[in-house]
Amino acid sequence: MADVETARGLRKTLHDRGMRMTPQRQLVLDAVRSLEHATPEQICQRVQETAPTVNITTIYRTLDLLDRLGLVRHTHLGHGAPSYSVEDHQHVHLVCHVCGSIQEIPCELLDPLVGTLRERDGFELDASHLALSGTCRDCLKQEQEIE
Amino acid sequence: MADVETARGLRKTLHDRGMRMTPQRQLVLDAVRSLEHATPEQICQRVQETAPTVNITTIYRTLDLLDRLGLVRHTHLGHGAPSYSVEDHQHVHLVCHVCGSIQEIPCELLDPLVGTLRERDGFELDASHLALSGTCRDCLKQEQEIE
DNA sequence: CTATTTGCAAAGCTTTTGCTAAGTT
DNA sequence: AACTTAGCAAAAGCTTTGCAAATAG
Repeated sequence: MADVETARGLRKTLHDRGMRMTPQRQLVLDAVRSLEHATPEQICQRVQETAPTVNITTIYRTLDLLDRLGLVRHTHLGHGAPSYSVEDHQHVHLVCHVCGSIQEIPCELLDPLVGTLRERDGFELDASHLALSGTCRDCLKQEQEIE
Repeated sequence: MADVETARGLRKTLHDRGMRMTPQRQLVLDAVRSLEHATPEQICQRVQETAPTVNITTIYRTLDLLDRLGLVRHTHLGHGAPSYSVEDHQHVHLVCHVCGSIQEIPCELLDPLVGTLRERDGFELDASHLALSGTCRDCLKQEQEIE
């Protein structure tokens, strides 16, 4: 895995691919790092606090780039805009498909699964940004009452 | 869990909530059942083969309803429109966040996790429509080559 | 000088909302 | 009559595209 954690590492990684490190890219990355689970819209607002002329198009392009480099991840929590966060923000989301509520659990709970997929499929599961869908405790209870 | 598998069961479930079974709802459900992993757009096209005047608004409203009843599930495979399928279409998707490729694995692999979440959080994980994000074998190999 | 990146405006696609008409109980 | 549902049109929300100007190597 290319070193991409440090500013210098990122610069080199980009350079190896014929790309450049720019102020905009640094600002977007900083914003994602500090916000945790932010939509492109929210990230744009944060970046514009420092550099008001940065366009949301650049936010989208940069998020896509950083995602492909593995520096950030996006998750679809329910419908609507996806939510971006940095790679090391460690937890898993339980999304209730009935009420839309979201709770977080430690991602260590997925360690067994990560191992299984690595051996079976050569697939490196990113357990740090998962949205798992199901029914939450409250909605299960309500279903029983209607029945 | 309310019986919702049969046409009669669905009718009753709806009735208990002050709702009705309609031809449109039946058609949408049939379409989702036969298509497997279809977008609202595709479902609409299928429904319109039988009933050309059904509006896509109705598709959206019905999918949302069926989702809340637990009859269908939606998954976000990458960006763009979500993909709907019936509850019993059993497999899990591994989505590569680098190249976007998708592979399927049997959902039994998640049984241990389902048990853990049920005990720990009272959360009933729906393991039949999951999209797990990570890096696929090919993209892992390519990363190593660039390095 | 060449290639990459940005900002801007416009277009594109998906989804939701407001409202009226139609259908059920 | 009261209430749910459907269709339609318009609006809203999110994302991408095309292109010229700016910037970096």
